[in-house]
Amino acid sequence: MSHSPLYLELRTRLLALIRTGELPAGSRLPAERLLAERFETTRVTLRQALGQLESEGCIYRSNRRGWFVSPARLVYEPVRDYSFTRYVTAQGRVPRTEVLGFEEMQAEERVATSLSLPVGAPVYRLKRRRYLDNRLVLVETIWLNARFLPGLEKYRFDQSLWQVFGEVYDIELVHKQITITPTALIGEEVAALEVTSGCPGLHITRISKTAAGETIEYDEEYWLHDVLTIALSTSSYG
Amino acid sequence: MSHSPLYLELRTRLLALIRTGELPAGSRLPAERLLAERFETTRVTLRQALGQLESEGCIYRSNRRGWFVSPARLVYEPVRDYSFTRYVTAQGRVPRTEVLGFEEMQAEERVATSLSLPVGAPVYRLKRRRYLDNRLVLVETIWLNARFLPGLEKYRFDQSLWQVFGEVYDIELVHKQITITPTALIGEEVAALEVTSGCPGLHITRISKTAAGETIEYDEEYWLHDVLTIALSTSSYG
DNA sequence: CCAGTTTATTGGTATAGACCAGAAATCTAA
DNA sequence: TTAGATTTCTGGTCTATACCAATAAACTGG
Repeated sequence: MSHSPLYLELRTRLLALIRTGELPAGSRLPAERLLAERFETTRVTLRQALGQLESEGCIYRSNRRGWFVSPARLVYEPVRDYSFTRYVTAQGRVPRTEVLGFEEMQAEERVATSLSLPVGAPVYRLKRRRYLDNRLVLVETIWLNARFLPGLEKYRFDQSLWQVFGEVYDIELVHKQITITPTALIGEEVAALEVTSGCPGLHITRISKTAAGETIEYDEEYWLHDVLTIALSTSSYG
Repeated sequence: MSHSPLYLELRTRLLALIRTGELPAGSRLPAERLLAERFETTRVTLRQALGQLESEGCIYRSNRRGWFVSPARLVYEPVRDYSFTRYVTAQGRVPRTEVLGFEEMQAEERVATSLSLPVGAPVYRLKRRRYLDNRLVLVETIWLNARFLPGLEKYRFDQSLWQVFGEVYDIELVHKQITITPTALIGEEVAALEVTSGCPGLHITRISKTAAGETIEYDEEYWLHDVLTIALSTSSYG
């Protein structure tokens, strides 16, 4: 029986502090140097334990401000949920949306393919960041087929897009193709989410179509990995 | 403009070796000490770069044997796919299943709840490991409502369970409730998957029912995170 | 030729210390 | 009182080194 490595012991002791409520959800952990001293180890080893808990989704870091205890995960049902604001509110949490940019442009290849358009076709691009209980958890880029949404720039984008589709354009999106890939956040997304490079994340893409099969929306989302649990409930008859 | 940290530069250089085909999918990376020397840095910093690529799912490690380039991700469609063997084969990959144990037992609380049974009801428990192109990628525990599957112990478990359900018991599972949670692998799962603790993973649970609403199966799967992309294609009218 | 033992190699864990850069708190002068 | 400068605190990055444990390769005796 080989004994457990020190950093896993530290992980267990830290987790105990969280489970007992000594460090409640959302609270800040003591400084790394303090913890290292208290546990009689070095910062390097302590950080290994912290990284472990981060990977598990128990704690997260806010850029140079410290480590925090992760709150309960949000349940996301991609098949059913279409409004971030709505399903966040329904779970007793507080959503917030920040618009980073909106512009009309020409579809590049990847976007064109996803929207079933020729390269260079007119599309809108909307970039947003979303907060959960004031924590930045998601950055998304949405490309829209401009042909179906004339004058879209007149509307507000800090609320549900799908609501605008329905109320203004009488468009209902009933078909979705979704992919979910666990990965690490790098580059642009790191900057937008204000996290450290390599932070574990989820890459979710969504293509949405009308009942007639017209592709309206292509969405790319990058989530912090500890925020979500994905739930699906399906029936298949074949 | 602040310059990029060294470990991210190393990450980029390593990634270049992979992208150019100098290190093809499945191949082993040079030893850490060699790479550290070649890049004129220390093992500590080099390992930071390797950890980065591991989080992204570009490379993986095999216990004390070295680092390897991750092959392309497997596409898993939980709504449609029911046989690991089948969807792996369909994607031109080679599946393998290893049975770790099968026994009849009494349902503990979590299992009982999931199977809509009283605590202590008779259930079967099946533990399996699954390989993708000879790489161990998944460990699963399946609990089954014994009442619907008398004499199940007589059958082979290294193939599709659902096939047995259909052919022997005339049971077709059409309703599924699935949850997907990105996390890190620890404890039991680490041992079963022969990885290092804290290795990023996916926790997938599935509850399957017949058309009549009888809950037959409760499944808990732990996947290595770099193996999968999850795909969903849904239509909702309402 | 083979099975068992030894050795070398590899990643895994851990220490000790240094400096940097961003964020927050404090201080200071208008 | 407040806007701006300064200091302090925090995590982020990096070096250099050491030893451990599992694996794989080499060796050795039957």
